[in-house]
Amino acid sequence: MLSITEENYLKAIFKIAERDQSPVNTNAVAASMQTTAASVTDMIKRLSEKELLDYEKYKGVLLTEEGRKIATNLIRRHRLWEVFLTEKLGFSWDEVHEIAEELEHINSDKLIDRMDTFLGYPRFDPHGDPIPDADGHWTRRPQVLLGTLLPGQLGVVTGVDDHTSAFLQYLNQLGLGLGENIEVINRVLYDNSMIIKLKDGKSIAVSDKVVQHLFVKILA
Amino acid sequence: MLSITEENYLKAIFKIAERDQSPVNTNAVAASMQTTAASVTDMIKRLSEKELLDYEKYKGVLLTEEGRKIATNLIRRHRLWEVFLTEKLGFSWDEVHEIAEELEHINSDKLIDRMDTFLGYPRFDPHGDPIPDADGHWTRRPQVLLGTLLPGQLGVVTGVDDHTSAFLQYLNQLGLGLGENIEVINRVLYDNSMIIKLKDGKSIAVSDKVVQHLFVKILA
DNA sequence: AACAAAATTTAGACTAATCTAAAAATAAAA
DNA sequence: TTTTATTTTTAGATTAGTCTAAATTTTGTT
Repeated sequence: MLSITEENYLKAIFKIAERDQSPVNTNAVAASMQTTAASVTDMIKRLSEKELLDYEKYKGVLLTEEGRKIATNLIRRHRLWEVFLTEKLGFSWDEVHEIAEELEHINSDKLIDRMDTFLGYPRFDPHGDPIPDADGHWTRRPQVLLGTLLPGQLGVVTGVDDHTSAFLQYLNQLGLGLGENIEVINRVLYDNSMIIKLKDGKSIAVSDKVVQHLFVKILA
Repeated sequence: MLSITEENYLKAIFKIAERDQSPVNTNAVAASMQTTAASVTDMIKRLSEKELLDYEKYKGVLLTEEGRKIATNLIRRHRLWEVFLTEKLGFSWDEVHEIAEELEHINSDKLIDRMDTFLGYPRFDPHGDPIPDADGHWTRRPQVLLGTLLPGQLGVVTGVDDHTSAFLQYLNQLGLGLGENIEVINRVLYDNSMIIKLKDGKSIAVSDKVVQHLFVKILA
């Protein structure tokens, strides 16, 4: 049985390993967990002791098969809860992260598998992130950053690369939710922003920062 | 912000005060929390410090208004989650307690109020226990132990006084779920058991222990 | 290769929650 | 009303998770 803190470390290490290189270094974990390198070293030792991490002094850590399994399950729980909160309880995508962060630690596979069934086996969460199935398998789909599209190209919004509520709320304002169809009109050289047309026919300008954090699937 | 442990102490003290006398003594809390009297004294001091308990050395504890509010809210959360688990996820009444015991500590009033709405504002949980509303008000209803009924009387099962899964599973076997209509045929003097008729016409014998732990509403 | 900078680990201390064992206070009984 | 039994509290230790500061190792740069 793992503590909530131990679970959070595994999840953090999993996400860093996915994003950056592997092995994962101590400082990266410290930054992600908002704690000190000394605390991370302590915890890494404890988790290695439990054979959830492969650890060699000064060399960083790798998740073991078991560690990866636990981290994957945590992500599954987190994202299924997010679907529940939005689909069933009417929360918006910028409100669900914190609550799911608590709910993911409720320890019952039966609960989460029934939730999966109840929700109709969703393969993506409200931010477009994939939800691993009960066996830990991920659904992949093609998507690129909006910033890579050229004028004239059509796309549909499939995800975000920044999960802060500030960004999500801003997207709400712009009318850029998941599934929104867009067409790139042109790129403004001055500030690297982009002019895109939404399905309601309106054209809007989106900043460079936004186009670097919004995923779309290219339609044409 | 309270720890899960602190919340559990408040809930335990609330339940003991409701069941037994008040002020609540240290040993009663220790037994209910499955810990030692020494640990209870420590925690009582901490909770008094936070003005959630009124405490006088050697004299036991009372909940303050704020303490009672928190305990009531925890019970509300617990029971609403139990309704969710049975009604929406298909759990049976003997499986939900442990999971709800974890879920009740998820700290979001918005979550629980939306859950209340989603479930249609249920006033009783799957065991027949009342669910306080958002303002902390309880629904009362008349019910007595099955053991108090006399031959010929009709009743409907409304609750249990023993929440162990062993008891609940046994009731499942007997066909004695909430809402079940029964008629008392007679009382067996030999072992104090009771013969009752169910709505399917079958008569069954229920032990003294069962009739002392099952609540019914008298119909006639 | 030598030195400086960065990253990591160790050492030692702190808090929350727990425990056992002993002391103190209260309640019950002779 | 003493004595005994029970309940409660204190004292001191333990564990998980954290911290700061110092020591060590690795990496990067002349």
